Parts: sequence; structure tokens; C-alpha cells
Amino acid sequence: MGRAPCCDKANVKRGPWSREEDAALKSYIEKNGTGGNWIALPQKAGLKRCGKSCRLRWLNYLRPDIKHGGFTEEEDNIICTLYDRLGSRWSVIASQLVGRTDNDVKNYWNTRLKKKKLLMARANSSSTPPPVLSPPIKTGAFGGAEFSFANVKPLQPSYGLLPQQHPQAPLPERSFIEQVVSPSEEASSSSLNSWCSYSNELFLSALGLGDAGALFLGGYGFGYQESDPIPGDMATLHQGLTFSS
DNA sequence: AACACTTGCAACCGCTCCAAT
DNA sequence: AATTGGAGCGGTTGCAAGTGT
Repeated sequence: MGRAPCCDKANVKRGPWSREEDAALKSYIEKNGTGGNWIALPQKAGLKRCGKSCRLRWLNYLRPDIKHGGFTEEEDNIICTLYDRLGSRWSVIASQLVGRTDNDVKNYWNTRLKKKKLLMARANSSSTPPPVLSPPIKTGAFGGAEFSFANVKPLQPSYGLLPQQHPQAPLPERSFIEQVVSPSEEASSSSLNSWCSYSNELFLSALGLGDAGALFLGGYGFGYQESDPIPGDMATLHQGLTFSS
């Protein structure tokens, strides 16, 4: 069964936004907020635009805290690292960069970083085997995705993202993990949804990117060196977290 | 100067998720 | 429990600007 379009395409303006439209949308939202309803917003703001289009324009361009262009070397590193870990979860990656949008990060990756990474890989290939250009995790909020923590490596601390790790942090109880994904249901869509309901925060945390990560992985996600072996018990932990489509 | 090609980015499309009914 | 519709996301496209010939 098809879905109704989000707006009457015949009667809405499309294509590039004019300055007037930008000003109208910005002033309306700054004065009234979005009201949690993008669909009704264009009419209220006096715009002949689809609500979806307004949302995109605001989130990716008009918001006052947005940075445009000028990615730093550190941001490059963060994006590359997170892409290796997460695949094309642009919104999650962007959430780790102040003032960057998912669209911005995605464009930057596709137009520049991907090439940069390929060139670096080629330059290194004379001495070492070429690294695989990211093993992209299939996208779609893990619906139908294959994901295994066994493939997740801890971040290098040098990227400045990570809080201090307690070196002797204990592993969490397995039962805690099973509250998230029980072995009996790890492949079911409901468990995927359960996992997803923990949202990006827990996902990142589990990768060592937040305070909850210390709780979730007992701190093993923090302060790791790439050369450090993964503790034996982590393999057990990984098994409890593997799910597939 | 004129044209062809490439690049970067804004915007759109189509899908999934999820809350409300 | 099933349906509906809005929000959010990643993939893709279109086009203006830049660069090369």
C-alpha cells in the first residue's frame, strides 16, 4: 500500500531557496519554534514549500549553530574513524562534531575524505597490504543489518573524543548485555528494535564514545591502543552482542 | 572566448521508525 | 492489533562554479 506524499507536489515550490524564503523560515522558527509539526509549518510561515523541505533547510543550513566548510584535520580523523566503526551512520558521526550536520559530513566524506583515504591507502600499499576502504555496515538503523561487536575496534585515544578510562574497569555482567539483546531473540526484528531504541547514545557509548560506554563495556572501550589485544573476556561479550538479519 | 569536463554541495527521494489513534 | 501520518535518515540527483583544453 503506497503512502500519500508529504505534500501536494504540484502546488509547492521546489529547488534552491531564495534569501526571502530563508529569512521567512528563520524568523518564523526563531519566533515560534517548529511546534513539533513541520507539515503545518510552511503555511504558518507563509511559505509555498513542503514541510519536509523546510525541515531540511532549517536543520542543514539555517540553524544558528551550523558550521559550513573548513573541516579540520581532527574532524577528518574523527569522521574516518567513526566511518570505519559505524559505516554510513552519518547522523551519529555528525553528532560527534560540533556544528556539523549529517548532510555536511556525508557530502564531505563522499567528495573528499573517501578520495583522501584511497590515496593514502595507495601510498601505503608499497610496504603493507592495502587497507580495506571501510567495511561498511549496511544502513537502515540496523534493520536487516549485520553487525557484530567482534568487528568493532576501540578508538584511539588521540582523537580527543574519549574520557579517561579506568584501566582495571571490570567487565559488565553478561545479564546486562542480555537485557539488550538476549541470545534467543538476537536475530529477531523486535530485538533489533530494542537495541535501536537505546538510540545512538548507547551505540556510541558501547563503542567507547560516551559515559554510558564505561557502564556498558566496563570501560574497555576507552583509552585503548590499536596494538592492545582485546581481552579474552571481550570475545564472550562480543558473542552476546552479535545479531544478524 | 568557448566548450567540455569535474567538483562540491544543496535539495530531493524513498524508505524505516514510531507515536497517536 | 492494525492503520495512519509525521519525523528522521541515508542515498542519490541536479546544477552552479571551477578548471582544463
